[in-house]
Amino acid sequence: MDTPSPKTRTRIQKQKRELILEAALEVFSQHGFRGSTIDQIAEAAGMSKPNLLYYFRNKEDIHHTLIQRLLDTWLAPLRELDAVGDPLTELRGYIRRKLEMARDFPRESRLFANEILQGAPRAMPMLEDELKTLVDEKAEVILGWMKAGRIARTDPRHLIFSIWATTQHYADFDVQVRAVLGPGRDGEGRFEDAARFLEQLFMDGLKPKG
Amino acid sequence: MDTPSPKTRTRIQKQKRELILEAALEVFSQHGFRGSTIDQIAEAAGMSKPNLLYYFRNKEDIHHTLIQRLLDTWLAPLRELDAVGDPLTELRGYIRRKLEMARDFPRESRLFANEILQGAPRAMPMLEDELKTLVDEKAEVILGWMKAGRIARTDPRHLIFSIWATTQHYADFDVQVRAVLGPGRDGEGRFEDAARFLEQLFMDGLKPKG
DNA sequence: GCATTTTTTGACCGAATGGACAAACGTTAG
DNA sequence: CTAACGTTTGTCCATTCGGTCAAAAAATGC
Repeated sequence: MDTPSPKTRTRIQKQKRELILEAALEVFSQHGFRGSTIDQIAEAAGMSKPNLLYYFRNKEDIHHTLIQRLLDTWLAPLRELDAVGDPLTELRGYIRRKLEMARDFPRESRLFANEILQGAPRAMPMLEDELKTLVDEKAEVILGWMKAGRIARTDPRHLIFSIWATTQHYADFDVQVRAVLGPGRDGEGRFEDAARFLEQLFMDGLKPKG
Repeated sequence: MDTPSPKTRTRIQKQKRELILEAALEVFSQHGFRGSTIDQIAEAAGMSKPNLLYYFRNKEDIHHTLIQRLLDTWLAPLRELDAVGDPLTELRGYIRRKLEMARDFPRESRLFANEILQGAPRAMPMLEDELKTLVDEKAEVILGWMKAGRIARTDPRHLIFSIWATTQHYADFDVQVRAVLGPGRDGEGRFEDAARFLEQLFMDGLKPKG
């Protein structure tokens, strides 16, 4: 039989697909698309390669499904940015949520980073649709705050970039961060240091207090 | 004959090795280590695979040579950070130099990003030696400025991370940046926007002016 | 219990890939 | 011219990898 279409999927099929996606996330995020093999994913999922290929048409299908699923999770923190709330509180909250995601979902972060680094061969349409739309919308919100004089006037889109960059850095460049900071103060301690630093950076910058 | 050792290398050998490294930078930065083939590199260098393997022992040898060479270039902007200069001017200068590197050497940036993302399997020793040493030294300089009350008190190492993250983002996540910003205002214009934004962020943060 | 459908597996295939090698080619010094 | 050395290439090989297939095994419906 062919790979079951979404409509006809039984509970067992859904479970197995989840199992495979979880294994694939582990493998893809560590080795990238080209560096990962179906065998590796199958082994991580505790099944044979042909069995895995019974649930997904091919390697690309797995990757595509993963990326598509994760985009929603990934953009959730930005979606929560509320035009009605207090601007500085909203932005602080956004930064913290993004940093929490880098801490709690580093594999997802690396999966995306890998995909973008390679020129987003498989994710480009999503970037141009969902991502761009959301950023446009939220940039407008931020611009409104700026025009109202409630936060400093600057480029809203570059502000969003800088929040992405600084927070995801702790997931994507984890080994470098660890190499530089050394063994002490890992995990939760590092997270709190980063959170404190980023809050200060985005709120007040580096100029000394008058 | 064996691959010539560094001592016995003729000018022609040096030239060919440079040619290969340039081609390898192009290929590795686009597809990562595992995603690149010796044939691709050989073709980009305008020679046959066996000929390329006459100048480098194997694929790993090329990659390792590349990374080792590039680390110096990559760290140069931080090396220039001068303890004697004016703190805010020095940091502004560092940010601008890093941003210029992201603009002028995006392939180098992506090569490193790829390596770190995969857990730095080939670069780890360099991170723990040269990189850590330099960061430790410069963190001490920055800490001195903070203690003297010349810039705001915060974590110097996380400050360095945030400068790396925000500047390299424009090289590593270029396609995403482009997808979000759309076609208008590319190249030099984008660079100036980013430079202006980052200067403001790092100097003053987001709080509105009194 | 039996027939039908779904799931799993072992064996297999073709293409791609990293690398080896010996033979051919080019260059240069005597 | 020729011997020696450096360079280049065609050919070949073993392995890996993505993917197929038919048949076995397990589950499901009657």
